[in-house]
Amino acid sequence: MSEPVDILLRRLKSIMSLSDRDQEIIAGLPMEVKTFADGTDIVREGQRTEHCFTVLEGLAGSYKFTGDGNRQIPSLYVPGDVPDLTSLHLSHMDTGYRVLTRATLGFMPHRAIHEACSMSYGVTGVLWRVTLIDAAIFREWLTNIGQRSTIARLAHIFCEMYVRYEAVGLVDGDTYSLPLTQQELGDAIGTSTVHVNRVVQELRGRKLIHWADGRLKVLNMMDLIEVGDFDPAYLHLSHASPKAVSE
Amino acid sequence: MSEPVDILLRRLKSIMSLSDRDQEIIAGLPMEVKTFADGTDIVREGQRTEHCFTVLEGLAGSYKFTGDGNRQIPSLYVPGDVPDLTSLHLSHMDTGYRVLTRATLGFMPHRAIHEACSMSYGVTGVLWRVTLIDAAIFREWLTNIGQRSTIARLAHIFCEMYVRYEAVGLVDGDTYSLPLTQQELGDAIGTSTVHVNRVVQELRGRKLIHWADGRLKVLNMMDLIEVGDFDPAYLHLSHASPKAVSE
DNA sequence: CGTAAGGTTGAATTCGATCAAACCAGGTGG
DNA sequence: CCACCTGGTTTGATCGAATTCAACCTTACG
Repeated sequence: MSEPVDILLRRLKSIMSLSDRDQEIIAGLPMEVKTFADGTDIVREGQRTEHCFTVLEGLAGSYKFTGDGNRQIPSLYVPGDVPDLTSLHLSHMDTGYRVLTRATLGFMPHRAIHEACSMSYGVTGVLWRVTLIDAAIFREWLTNIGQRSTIARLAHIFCEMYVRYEAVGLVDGDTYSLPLTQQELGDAIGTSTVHVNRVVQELRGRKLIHWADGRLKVLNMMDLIEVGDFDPAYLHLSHASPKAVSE
Repeated sequence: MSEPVDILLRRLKSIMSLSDRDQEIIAGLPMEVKTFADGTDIVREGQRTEHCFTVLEGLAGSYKFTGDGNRQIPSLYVPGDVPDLTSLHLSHMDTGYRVLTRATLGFMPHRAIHEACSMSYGVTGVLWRVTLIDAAIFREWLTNIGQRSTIARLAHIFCEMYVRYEAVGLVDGDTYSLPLTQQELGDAIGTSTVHVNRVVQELRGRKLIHWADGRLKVLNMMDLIEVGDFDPAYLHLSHASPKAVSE
């Protein structure tokens, strides 16, 4: 019997062991489930909000625009993630959130989450930890964009998404869902669409990945990790992920 | 009568109003004060730690190395900041921390911080908020590095440091301490040292800044903000900072 | 003094952005 | 059923920005 909250619990358990009581508290959070069309804005920059949402199905992302209209996508969110947990303690959003596919989200009122936190320091801990892992991913992306070549950036992000999907059980035969346009991918790694296209072709040419119809298949994990200079430590999964980690 | 913990309190109050009781709890945290020579490593990547530290004097930074030896400095920390608060909930560090000048730091045991948090959800809230603001700064830097021109990146970081120093009362006559080498600055904004040098000269040539002897003076804040596409909202200061914000 | 660290400058080269256009598949409507 | 449109991908040519490499300068310091 699968409840919407299950995917969230699966994610939380992937980063920390939870007591039965804490799991019950979290499972008891009221959650309103809604489905959105591809490209719908969930929260806009500058907005205030009374809920946090978790991704149940599909892919979401945050975004920021610069003064001259460029867009950065600082992060992507897979099922089980809680993108705007930050709104729990920061009054206005410094970034917007939107779904990058048709997606189903679960909304939980701030009030209920605060109550759950004050009932258990363990619940506080795991949610805090979620936000800290988000920050760790930002640091890694900063390093990725700031220091690595474009091909390494791409390989790195493909590895990361693999491990994150795997942590919630959504990798099937080395394949996972990656329904991004090359434009969006470019906005995520700080390069132009045209250049993304060429470098993706390079990765395909080297037989490292197969990417079509919004699904990415890793053909050679060892080499992809090597090219992407990838080490999953920054994802802070409690049990290191099987495939990607074994060296 | 000035205690070491005062600067921390000043910082916390700049982002959230604190009840008297919460201030007392924080002021009561045991803090061991130590001074370090320029360039000392405080925590290394992969390490575990039993303390968090706050910067009392000087400048600290985090750093990550890529496989081929490039360094990224994902963040800088001014007095009042608590760089490794993340260690409270993540077992190993995914980044190193080092002081970039001679610096004085205050170390607080995790145990004591956890105790303070479980005594008051307000204390939990403000510390959590500190980590969320760190994350917000990462997002902004990501946007900065990913989307803005080099001159904008530099102007942006100069603005940010101004506002952050000002929030803890350390700006004096539009001047603040910025004892970075151009190399370090390059590692922070993802460009080469040589290019940093040329772009700094461009900013000097435009009479926007004066930077010498480790101190940066803003000569024309309006234009610097304009060039840097800077908006301090992401710093989430509770009372918007006077100078930088007035448009 | 001599050395080291940081800053500055020039020239050559490479990488990636930009511009422009073609291509391709799926969906729509006449 | 075909023509058209749209969103996304692919390709080529050109241009500019930033890296690299190397040298030189200044200052602080033992």
